[in-house]
Amino acid sequence: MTVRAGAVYSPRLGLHVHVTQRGGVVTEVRLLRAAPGTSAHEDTVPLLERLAAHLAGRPDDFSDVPVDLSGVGEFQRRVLLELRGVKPGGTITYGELARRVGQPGASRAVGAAMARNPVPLVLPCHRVLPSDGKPGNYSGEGGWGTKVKLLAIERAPGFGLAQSRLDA
DNA sequence: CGTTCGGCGCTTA
DNA sequence: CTAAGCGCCGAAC
Repeated sequence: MTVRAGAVYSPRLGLHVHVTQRGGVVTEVRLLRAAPGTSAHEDTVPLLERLAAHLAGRPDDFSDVPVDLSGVGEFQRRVLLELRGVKPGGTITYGELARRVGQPGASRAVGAAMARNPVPLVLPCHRVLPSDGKPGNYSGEGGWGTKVKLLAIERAPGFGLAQSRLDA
């Protein structure tokens, strides 16, 4: 199976979204500061356009996009797929997500699963928040700052462009 | 309001 | 096998 790659720049995030596909299935999404070395393969363009539209403020839940989770374990796969039930503008806590996959109390393990998400944005790990209302952590480029921007773009409750108040 | 602490399920070393 | 460390949680102070 040949590997196709492409990327698109999001001014709102200040980051490039790199996408890798194998045989029509998305294997990797990465948020990076660096621009790609080569131009986007045409097979990746439809998804890149959808990502760009979403990041420009037109919501897309990507629930129809096939993803490859063969690199992660069974528990983490269940947790990551459960994210498809959390739509743009919505959020969920680590604890609630743990309950949803039948492992109440596994909130920490859920966090570890989020950190290994190979396809952020397509599987919206940025919508998972700690129970105390703070943004929590994010392993993508830019850390929690990127997480907050994503939630602001999606107009999640409590993240509506008022990012100047919660700095530091 | 803030910090500390024990406990948690799962993965990696 | 044990051990440590996580994108955490809830209660207690």
